[in-house]
Amino acid sequence: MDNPEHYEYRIQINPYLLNADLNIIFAGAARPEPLHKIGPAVHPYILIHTVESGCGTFVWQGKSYRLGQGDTFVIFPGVLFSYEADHTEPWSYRWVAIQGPNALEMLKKTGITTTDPIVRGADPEHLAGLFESIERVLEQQSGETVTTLATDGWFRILLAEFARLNVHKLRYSSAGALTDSERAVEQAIRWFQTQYMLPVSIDKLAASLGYHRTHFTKVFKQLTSQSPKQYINQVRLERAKELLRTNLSVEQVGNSCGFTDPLYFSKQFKLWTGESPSQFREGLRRGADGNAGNKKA
DNA sequence: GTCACGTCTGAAAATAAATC
DNA sequence: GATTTATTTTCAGACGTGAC
Repeated sequence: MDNPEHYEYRIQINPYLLNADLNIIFAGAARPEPLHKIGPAVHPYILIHTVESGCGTFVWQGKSYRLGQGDTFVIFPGVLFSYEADHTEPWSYRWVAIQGPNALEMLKKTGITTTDPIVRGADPEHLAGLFESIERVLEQQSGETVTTLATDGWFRILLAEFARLNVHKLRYSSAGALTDSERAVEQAIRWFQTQYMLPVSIDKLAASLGYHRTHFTKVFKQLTSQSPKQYINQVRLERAKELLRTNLSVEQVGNSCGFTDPLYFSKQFKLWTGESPSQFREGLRRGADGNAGNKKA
């Protein structure tokens, strides 16, 4: 597709627009002539540009941004903008337009907002590859499902790259960010949920996360309403209930859940469930037999 | 973050019940 | 009777919690 005042210009339109949370409307690339200007104007969609080479100026909410290779600027719907190619070294850029109820929120998560619509310092070749992948999918027109899934996938990788470049902003700007000690508790919970079969010392775990045992226990209980020991016991016993449905012996189930002593396992199981492991298993069998009997009847 | 103290955990030994 | 599995009791050390 030709476009005046451009050395090169191409655009791929998405023929399968859905009412999805996020829609890719079109994607393309251009190499305008020196001093080529768009705007002042507004768009009804979100338009993301990444500069592949050269430089230019983006004017947004009264502020002027000088942008070069690897920089990205984002135009939000309904907000006045303009941008202009440099007079000696005009830029070339790629773009993708999106819309949908989730689009703004997704951009915000990557650190792109109406007050900060710039991402700097990307590898231009890498980003160009992602834009090109979106273009190629749109060009192939392989049906609604393939096009939607593929463009969505490539676009999310693009967003991940923006988020990586904005990691310094995200680290300090998130209102709901976790404190260091809360993050330590989250790490401990993940450890409990995946390593429950291993012996655990709360003292060592707290030390490995950089906290004293008593302080760590306090924070853990504030967040989970359970002590670390109670929490891991709950994880272990829930896992034990699942394993008791198999043919493993009570001792094997206990070992698989982090109880090195089958006798202690039995005691704990009864404390939490009101039944010994064998009684619990017997209850499961009776239930299964009852169901089988009902099916026969 | 530390201390003191009461509580809980888990290993060991003894015992009981079930199965062959 | 031998073996396997589950339960109970005991106690040292680890843990949880309130006060500081």
